[in-house]
Amino acid sequence: MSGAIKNTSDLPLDKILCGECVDVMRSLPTASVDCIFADPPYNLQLRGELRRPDDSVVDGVDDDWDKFSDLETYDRFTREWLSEARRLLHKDGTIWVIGSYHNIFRLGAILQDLGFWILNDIVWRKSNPMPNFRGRRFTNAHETMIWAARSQDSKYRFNYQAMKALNDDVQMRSDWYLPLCTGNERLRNEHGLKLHPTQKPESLLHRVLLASTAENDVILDPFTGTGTTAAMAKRLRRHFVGIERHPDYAKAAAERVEREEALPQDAVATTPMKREAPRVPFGSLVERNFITAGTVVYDRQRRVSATVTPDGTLVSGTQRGSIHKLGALLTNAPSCNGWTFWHFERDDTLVPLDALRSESLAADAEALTLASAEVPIAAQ
Amino acid sequence: MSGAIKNTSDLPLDKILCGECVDVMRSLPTASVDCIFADPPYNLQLRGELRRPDDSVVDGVDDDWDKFSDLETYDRFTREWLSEARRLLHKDGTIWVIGSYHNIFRLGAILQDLGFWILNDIVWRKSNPMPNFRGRRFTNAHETMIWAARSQDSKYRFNYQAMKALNDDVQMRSDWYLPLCTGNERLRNEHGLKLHPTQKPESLLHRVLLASTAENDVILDPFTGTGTTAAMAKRLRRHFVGIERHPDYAKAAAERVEREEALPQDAVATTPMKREAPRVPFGSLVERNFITAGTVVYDRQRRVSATVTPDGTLVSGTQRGSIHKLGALLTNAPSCNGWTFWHFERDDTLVPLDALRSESLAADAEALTLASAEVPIAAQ
DNA sequence: CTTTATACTGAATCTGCTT
DNA sequence: TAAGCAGATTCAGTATAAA
Repeated sequence: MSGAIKNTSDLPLDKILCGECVDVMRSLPTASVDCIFADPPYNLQLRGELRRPDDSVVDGVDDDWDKFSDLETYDRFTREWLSEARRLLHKDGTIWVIGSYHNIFRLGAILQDLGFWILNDIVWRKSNPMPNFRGRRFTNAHETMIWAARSQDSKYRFNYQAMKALNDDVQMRSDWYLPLCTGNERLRNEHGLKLHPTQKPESLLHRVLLASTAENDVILDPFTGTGTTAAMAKRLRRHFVGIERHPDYAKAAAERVEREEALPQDAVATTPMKREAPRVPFGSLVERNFITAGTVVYDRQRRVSATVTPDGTLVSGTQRGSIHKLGALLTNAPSCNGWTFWHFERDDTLVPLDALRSESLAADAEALTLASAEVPIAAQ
Repeated sequence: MSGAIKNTSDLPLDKILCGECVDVMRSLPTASVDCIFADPPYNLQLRGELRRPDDSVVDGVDDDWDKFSDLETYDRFTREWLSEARRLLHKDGTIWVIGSYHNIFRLGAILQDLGFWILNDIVWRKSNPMPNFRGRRFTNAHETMIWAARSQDSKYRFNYQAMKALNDDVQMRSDWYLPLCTGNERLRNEHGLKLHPTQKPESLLHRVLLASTAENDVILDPFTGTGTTAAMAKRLRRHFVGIERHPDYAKAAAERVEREEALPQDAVATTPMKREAPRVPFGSLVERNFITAGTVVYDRQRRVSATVTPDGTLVSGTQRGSIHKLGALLTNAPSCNGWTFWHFERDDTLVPLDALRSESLAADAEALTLASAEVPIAAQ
């Protein structure tokens, strides 16, 4: 990510490291990763059997004190790995954690306690959840992800345009409807049984990575499991660091990543963010004669007008300023995007200045293409 | 509720009590209510004013009651009222709390700490949420409710059949799709402005009470506001105890309850809900790998072509857009149905994208069938 | 009366670079 | 570090006005 100080050089990139999550994290350099996706143990309390984060079974003592102590154990474990996670994230990095009602409230509260800044909670609505077969509750048809920046002032990445494009050109909402991981996507053992109980669907990670990372970014997954995060990172031409304590899972994940193919570079490009497009000063359009000095420009309703001057400012009566400033001034607004506010006449219709900007960028791209087509000859 | 010892005789039934929530709760008898619905302050921590792209100002929640100096203060407040809530619930009672990502993790963790037993987290998906105006996050399109029993061994009430009937005879899921409270339902002051910034929709409380209470049950609402809980309790022939700190709100809520009519006793509310028709964004087919990024697509006559990108847009030369937009662009048409316009190669023939849409819907239906068929095995 | 255009609104932690 | 300023940014709905 631009500007931020990163420490990737010492990272073991694109590997699944086998070991205890916190131990391995302690061995990695500070401020070295762009994004973290974590699918920690859920502390599920099913069939009377209580499991600690280390998978050991808690004695079935059914009193309040024991439940309390178990929550404490889970909290301590959570605070440990989340503290390390925060150290590994660089200042503009973000983290995703996923959980169910069993553990997500512990995760969220501790994230906040540690200084993470929650950006969204995302609901993964399952298209094919397991029904509630005792009929004693609502069908538990979703899981929750928390997306948080390292701190309140992080300049985090959010690929807004890509998410909007992914959702038929309306803003992507906080509720995502995706199927469970089933069929061929599900890793199975030699008996055809699922290898891992909670393998996440590739579609989920695809969207997570597309939303919050850039090409070549480094994503850490402290609970790699079957390696969905790593595989999607490779597919989308990102880098990953995976940690998995169970050797069988670590092996399966590594083999899966091996099988995964990276998409061709030109296929991972998504709709660019406008902010990242090259900045075009309006004055340069006048210089390059995309619009002539003296042209009269109007707002869409032709309520106000102004004249273009050779240095790219607009003049209206005694008032003068940039396209943005004069627009704000004439409408008594605190601010104004002059590119979309001002229009000029072309073929009897009003065209926004923004069209000229697009045309100039297209012309530049065209020129670039022509130039690079010539490169092989020139370079040889 | 059957069997449980209740103490309703000393309760001030069907009244809105004006006073501080915890103070009033302390004056009520132990184990006296069947159900609690609580909509506490969210502690939103809004900073500056927010403007829409048209420069209008968003009327946010800037009331003093939503301001807490820090998380610790909010936690202390939460622990206080939840402790009283637990005392007031009889042993088989349940509680609902609603919140957003700002406070729901604090609420959930403290509920668990106090010994409540979480039954479900319910996602209220808003059909018409406020968009994200700066394009810096996902549209915050939901709020979360936690439904919890007083303790793990509570014999709580869940009206399974009523919920199933309400949902076209399939189990009610944990994600509910309901509109905001607007129009005539919204209480307004003499200037026509909203009386309360966070009035909840009646449909939400209707479902909550129908799911978890019986006729003549007593429901406590410690943060009554405009009295949606009380009004729905009266409509559904339940009893309520409301607590509200602000005299204006307490008065408005009491008047609202007065206007509300109880349904006739034999009117069993099982209004069938329409199920949502699944909309398939093209991007989701890329995510789910029904079609791969990098695939080249053509019109039927192969006159134009484009490449699929990971966010579901198509790229052709320097032009990029949704399947619909790019189809229109390349054919100079005002609009275009990209689903039928674009084709990809499969077995040497051109297949329209629409086929993939059908296939994804069929796959979802298939997975649904398999999932429910597998349940007995998974349950073992 | 019908249709179309315009205005308004909702629990929101809502910018980022340069000087 | 604070100020200045370029410029990016909205969906579903209801209510009212205009045609």
